[in-house]
Amino acid sequence: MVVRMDDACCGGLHSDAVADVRSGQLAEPLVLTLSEAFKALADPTRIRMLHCLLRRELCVCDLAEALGMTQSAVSHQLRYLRTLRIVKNRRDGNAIYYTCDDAHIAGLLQMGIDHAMHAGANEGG
Amino acid sequence: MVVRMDDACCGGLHSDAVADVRSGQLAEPLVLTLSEAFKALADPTRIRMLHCLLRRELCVCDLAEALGMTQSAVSHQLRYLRTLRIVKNRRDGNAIYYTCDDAHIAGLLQMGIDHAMHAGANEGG
DNA sequence: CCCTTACATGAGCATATATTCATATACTTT
DNA sequence: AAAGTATATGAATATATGCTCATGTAAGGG
Repeated sequence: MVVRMDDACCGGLHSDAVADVRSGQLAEPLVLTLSEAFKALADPTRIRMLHCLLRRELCVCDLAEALGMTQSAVSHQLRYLRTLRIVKNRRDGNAIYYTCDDAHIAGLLQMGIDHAMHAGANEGG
Repeated sequence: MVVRMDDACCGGLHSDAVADVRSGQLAEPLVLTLSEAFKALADPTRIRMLHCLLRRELCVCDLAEALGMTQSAVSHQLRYLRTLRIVKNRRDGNAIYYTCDDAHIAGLLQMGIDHAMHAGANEGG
């Protein structure tokens, strides 16, 4: 394999460091999958929605009311989460109930919450 | 406190569900902190950068070369991560070395990687 | 002091994102 | 079938984001 060091800065001094880091790189598809997952959690609205839907099943309008959002906004975000298979829905009459039983997302969110709660305390500066 | 149910849909049938979910809501500042943290991981470039900087210390140009990016793009993202105190830097001559020793970010990223590796296997649907 | 190297940063641009508004669809009731 | 309720969705809009290009700043060498 060819490792280009044409435009190497540092006079190419650290080519070993670059090679080392390069060998440990994450595969591109993995990186994309990862960023996609984190992106789902990278918005206040979606965090609130998921936190609710992890707690219990809710129909769209109840979710909208609980969050003080319009039905349309909630529905658009639900479509987003549905596309990523993060939430599921079931129909009952003309209401549609959503849930989130995605263990991965739940784990990441919970870990984030735990971290955020502790943060600020050990911000040594 | 007043719980509005003016524009309650479902004829206000699920007001208990709404109240329940409302009582368990995350505090706004926490939600914002959370989304900020996840946002840092919600971009392929930053994931790659952080993965490198968790592995070892790198100067800007080496990071740029390892990732096949311009120095400017890397520098902009480093500023972003620096502002969030996710990465640290130290100067040595006219090179500036960056590292990421943020345990929270490292934890989230690792958890995401683990999950992403297993995913696809149990995609029953 | 001038030049080079390494990094930072502001402006501009193209794209992505989150919401709103209007409207379409699916189901229920009469 | 017609009307009502709950949800979905397309278009439009405002803002955010990530990159490039040009330039500014800090440290080192002659």
